[in-house]
Amino acid sequence: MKEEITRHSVKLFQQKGFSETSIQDIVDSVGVTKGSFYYYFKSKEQLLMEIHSRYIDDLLHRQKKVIANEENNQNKIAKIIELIILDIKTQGPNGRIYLREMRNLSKKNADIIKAKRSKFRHNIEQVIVEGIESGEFRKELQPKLITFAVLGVTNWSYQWMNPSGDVSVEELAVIFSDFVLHGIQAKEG
Amino acid sequence: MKEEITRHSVKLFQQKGFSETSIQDIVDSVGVTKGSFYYYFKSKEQLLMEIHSRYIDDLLHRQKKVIANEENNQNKIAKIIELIILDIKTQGPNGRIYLREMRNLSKKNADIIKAKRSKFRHNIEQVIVEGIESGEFRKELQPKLITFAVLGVTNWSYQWMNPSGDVSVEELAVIFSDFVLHGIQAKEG
Amino acid sequence: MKEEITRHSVKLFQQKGFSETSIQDIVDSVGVTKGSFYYYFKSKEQLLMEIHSRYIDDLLHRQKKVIANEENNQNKIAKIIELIILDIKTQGPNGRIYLREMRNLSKKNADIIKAKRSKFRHNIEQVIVEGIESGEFRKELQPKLITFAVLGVTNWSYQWMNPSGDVSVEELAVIFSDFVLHGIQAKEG
Amino acid sequence: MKEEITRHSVKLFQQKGFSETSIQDIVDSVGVTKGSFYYYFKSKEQLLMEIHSRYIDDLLHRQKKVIANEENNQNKIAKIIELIILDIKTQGPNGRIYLREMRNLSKKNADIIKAKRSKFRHNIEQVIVEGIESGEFRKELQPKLITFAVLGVTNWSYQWMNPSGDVSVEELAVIFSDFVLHGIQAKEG
DNA sequence: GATGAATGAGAGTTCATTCAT
DNA sequence: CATGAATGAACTCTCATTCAT
Repeated sequence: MKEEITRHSVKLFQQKGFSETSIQDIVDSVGVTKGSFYYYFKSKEQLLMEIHSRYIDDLLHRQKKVIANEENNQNKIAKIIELIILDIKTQGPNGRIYLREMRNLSKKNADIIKAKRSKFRHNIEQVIVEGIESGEFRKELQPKLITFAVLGVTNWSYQWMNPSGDVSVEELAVIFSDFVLHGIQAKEG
Repeated sequence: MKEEITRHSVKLFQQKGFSETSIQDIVDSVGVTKGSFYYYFKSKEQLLMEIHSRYIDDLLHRQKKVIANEENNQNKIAKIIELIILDIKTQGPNGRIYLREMRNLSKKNADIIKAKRSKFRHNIEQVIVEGIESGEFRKELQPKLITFAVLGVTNWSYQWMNPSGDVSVEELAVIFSDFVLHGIQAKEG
Repeated sequence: MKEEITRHSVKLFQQKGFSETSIQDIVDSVGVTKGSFYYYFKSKEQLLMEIHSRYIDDLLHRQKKVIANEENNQNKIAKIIELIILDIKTQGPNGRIYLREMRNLSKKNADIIKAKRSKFRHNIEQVIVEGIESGEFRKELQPKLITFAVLGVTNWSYQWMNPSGDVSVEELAVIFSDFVLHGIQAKEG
Repeated sequence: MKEEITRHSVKLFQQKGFSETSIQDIVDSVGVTKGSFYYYFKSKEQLLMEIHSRYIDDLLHRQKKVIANEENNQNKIAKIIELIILDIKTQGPNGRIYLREMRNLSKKNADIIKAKRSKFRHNIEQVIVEGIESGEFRKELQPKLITFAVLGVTNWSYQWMNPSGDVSVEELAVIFSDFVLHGIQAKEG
């Protein structure tokens, strides 16, 4: 039931926004009563926090695996981009909430999520640092800013990308990896 | 007075979000009463619509000038990126509202804004198309998707960029132009 | 278990008030679940009724003994005052609920308790009547009103008296008996 | 209107209790809507606080005058008792709320009211101290405890006294003054 | 005996909006 | 132009109570 409520909430938050979705909307959608909602969740914010936590925890976990498994830094970057882009199809609504609705977390909860987001960002930054050291990427790059550029490319996709449109997530991942790698690779030969 | 109300609203919407900001918050901030607000604005949504309209109209106007004045497509791209990034300093709050708060427009108004946003996007796409034709940019690029990538890089900056931090908007514009152009330029020689 | 629930309830009702204490508060305090509560009590009101009933039944029982055992009416008054005041130490919370939370009984139950309270009051009144007849107390006293005065002195003590403060309940009982008896005794010879 | 709301609230709080009276009850009684209530009061607690404040401020003010105007301490005591008892007729509901509903004030507000209540009590205590010194009252009395006894007599009257019953407030004031003064006066001659 | 999930009514509060003055 | 009183709908959340297991 908790799962059920969460599922419907994610869908509604994504469509209408967190503040614009009422508890009534949620329970009507699930087909239960308000009392039930508050049996499972202490507050509306707690529900939002759970959505955020799950999402970023899962992302961090998979990012870790990718970084551990890929051999060179170019591939690591490509795989991280792929990770985020392929998720649009399976995790789209979750991702959109994750990217838009942090304002509605309490300071305490927001801090927890922010720390994890930073971790995710620093992991990418680290790959770029190592890619520069290994000669894969251009020496003059500023890893921190490039990381923000990469995240801009991937995260913004959650705003416009339609996985059932004429470009598939798989194709998009390749195209964006290509764009990013051209942007940062050192000249060959 | 209308200007005054708009100014305070922009600041508040950016800090707390549109739904989370009450008319009371706005009029308290300005130092007038609710009656006054409704003398100048038909509704809260109309205020939001005006903020959106102004912002995108101004952006389109300046984009047009840039495209007209720059000679080659590389410079056009660089100048458009600069346009968006430099704005973070002067138009940050407006920009953030523009990027986040479209959900709260009525369908009718949202459609108007969406059309203008598309125009802005198509103008960039057109530059890329022409850059490919002129040989400046790589033949295999998909202009539409590259446009989304570029907008991702610039728009996402409104989320994290602090114009009074250790990287200035001017530096960031150069760094991001460089990144994007490396990503799309045809191999020389 | 029923005893256990009642004990914890009395403590909570006294601290926060009947309406302000939820069934959840009670069962959390006891360490059981709501289902259990409703196994032992038909309703929250029934619990309150039992607390009231026990308290006044016990009081009436002990008042009866005191009146039967004491020889003169002065001693009867003194012993009744002692009875109520000493209880602050052992029955404080029960007493406070008894004095404050009658509003939350249904009419039917309230009537039952009111009848018993009246009985308690009339018993005191009767002692005063007999004391006047015997010449112990002043002729001009109005027994009914004096009874209310005595009850005011004793009952109000439940509001402010701290049995572990610098006056003990034993001392207070003596002081208040003295005050009351001076107030009603006939001038001696 | 604020006055109107307060008046109806006092009546309802007295009848049903603060927690048991809903904002809906209040506005239905006045004939306005909930919005109006919150136009005049920040919260339900603020309304309660205003009722408490007014009541104790008025009481303190009048107590001060009585103490200043009466010549001997016996009269001061008698007049203070009269003050409280006569109020049952005109201020009954206010008084009952004052005596019963302090639990529902926030700690901050409760502290303010408690301080004023203590002032009222200390003023009586002071009269007793001076009466002992002047020889009017018995030497062995403990002023603090006697004060509580006197307040018990008067305050408890708010619970049972019916000003339109067969004893008038004026008569009761005389009877209770007489009872109290007999209780504390030094033996004459 | 005891649990835990579920209910439904109602609580206090907020808020965009209206309108007579 | 501007105010301030008033509305009514909706909001988040609480709670006594029920009942299948």
